[in-house]
Amino acid sequence: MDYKQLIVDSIDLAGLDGQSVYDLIVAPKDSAMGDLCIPCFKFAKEMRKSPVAIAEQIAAGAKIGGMIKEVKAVAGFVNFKFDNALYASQALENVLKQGENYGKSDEGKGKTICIDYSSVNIAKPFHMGHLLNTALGGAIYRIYKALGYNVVGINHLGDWGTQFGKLIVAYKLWGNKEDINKRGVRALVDIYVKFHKEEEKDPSLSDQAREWFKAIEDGDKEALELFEYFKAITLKEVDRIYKRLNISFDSYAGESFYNDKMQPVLDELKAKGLLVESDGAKVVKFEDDLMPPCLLQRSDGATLYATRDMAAAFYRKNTYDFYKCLYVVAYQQNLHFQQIFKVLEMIDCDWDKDMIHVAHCMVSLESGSMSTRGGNVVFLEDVLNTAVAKAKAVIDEKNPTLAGKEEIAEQVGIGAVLFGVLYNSRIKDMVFSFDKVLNFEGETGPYVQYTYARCNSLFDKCGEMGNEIDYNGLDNDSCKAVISLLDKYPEILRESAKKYEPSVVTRYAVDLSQAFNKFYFENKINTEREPIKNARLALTKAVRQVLGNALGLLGIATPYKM
RNA sequence: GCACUCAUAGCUCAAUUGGAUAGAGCGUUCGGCUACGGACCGAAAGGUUGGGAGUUCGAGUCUCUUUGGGUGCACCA
Repeated sequence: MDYKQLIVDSIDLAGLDGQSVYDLIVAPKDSAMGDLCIPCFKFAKEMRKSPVAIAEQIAAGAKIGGMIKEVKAVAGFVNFKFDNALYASQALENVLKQGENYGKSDEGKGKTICIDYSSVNIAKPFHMGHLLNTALGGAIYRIYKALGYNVVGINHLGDWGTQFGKLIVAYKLWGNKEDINKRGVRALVDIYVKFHKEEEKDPSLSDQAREWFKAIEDGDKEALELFEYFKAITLKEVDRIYKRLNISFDSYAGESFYNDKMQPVLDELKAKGLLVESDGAKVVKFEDDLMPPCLLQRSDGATLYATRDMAAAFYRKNTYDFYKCLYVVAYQQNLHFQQIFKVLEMIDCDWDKDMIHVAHCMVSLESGSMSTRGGNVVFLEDVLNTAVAKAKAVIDEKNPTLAGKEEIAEQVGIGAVLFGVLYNSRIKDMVFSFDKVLNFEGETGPYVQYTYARCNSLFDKCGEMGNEIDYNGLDNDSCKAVISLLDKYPEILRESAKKYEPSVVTRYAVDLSQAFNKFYFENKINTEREPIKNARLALTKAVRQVLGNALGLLGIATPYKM
């Protein structure tokens, strides 16, 4: 239902353009003022009148009736109040009719979005920083899918580079296969950290590492076997985590995948005269030295990170013909992506504007920034397990007879962690602490899950809702707050997608939960008056539906009870 | 040094993209289950939106400036 259009149709435009009025209509800051309003300030010049006078004129000429129950001019705003019962009936029936499709649309039909996210590094720990990245990417993936886009999730594996030479040297010196099979990446990290310590004392280790990496490049059998072994160990562990986080990918084409796809890019840059020599290396320079040059080939002929990303960009364009290509990567890489995108612009491809770096913050520890080399990391699995254990303890305390405790603890614990990293806007730096992750009260995942379970519990008590519904049973402020939030959900999804900000959905889930819990305390739902009870159950059902839809987009489970 | 970015209540963060009295949670103090789940709800206290100037009907939001933090700046990824 397009209520903005309804308002435009109900007023005397007095020469104003209908569309521009339409675009201005928003919900007032304070819902007590009304359901929608027109701020009249922008018309002041055109109409040569004060906003206050314009608002009064519009309000005086507005037709009242049907949905529009009251129109009032206040300080340059025209506030419209809806008929609560009618609004409730329309909004709730809309949610219930569409069910799990409520909020979805087909606006992305025929368009493909590539999302590069998670992009794990082989033989490195999966820590809180990766979790943020992975959760963001996964949520954006689902949000775009809900809007009808064809989405391609790409895990651009960090499976190439000199660090694998280092790892082989470390493995041959101190590696213990039994230990690695048992402890996985942790064991690899241990010897990797040790390598960097020993390297300071014995610089010849660096040369050995370079040689071993060269051996990988040259296809040496032993080197490749070890490299594949490290990769298998890492992927096995990471897959286990992805399963728990409800994450999947359509492509695992990582850095090594582009080994044979870089030369054509270099050739094209050369042909266009963009690739120039500088100190023996090949670079692309930017006009007016806007940025440092983009280094694409080392003086020894080897390719670099940027070369791979250029090759990947072309490959993705050719393979998927994307509408947009998103890179969910921390803001550390700002310069890198600015350079890549600028080079694409200089090369005259007409899709450089479709490349978007969805930059997010860094996650640090109270003991400083995370570093694999320095050994200052918290493994994500430890965080997840701790959160699940806490959830289990809370259930044992509050709901000891609950069936299926283990599974529910998993859902609640992981939900808390995911919700926590998706709650703030992605650009704000985060300091990880167990205290924050283990908080299950207030603006948290468990709070929203609890609200969801509370809805279920109401149906257990009241039975299913009947057919006779009196929407006048929803005619008070707390009901209205819930209904206007429910009505807003599709717009929330669009906003979240447009901003590449899952936190818009996360915060909405909290807002809706708060509004519902207030409603719950102020209205008796299980009343003897059936039509009133049915109206309140309809609202409960709609809230449960929308909370479930929203949490689903975030990758968070909705246990029936908890 | 240059570029990017952040700064809002004691703490963690919002603010419909320039709109009405800047809002939540945590923490603190007080109150609430014979009404359906207290992982909840209500109330109170808490603000010169880092400082200064400007743009205009109107600025937390835009511009300039200044301070403080983070990140990046050529053969790592």
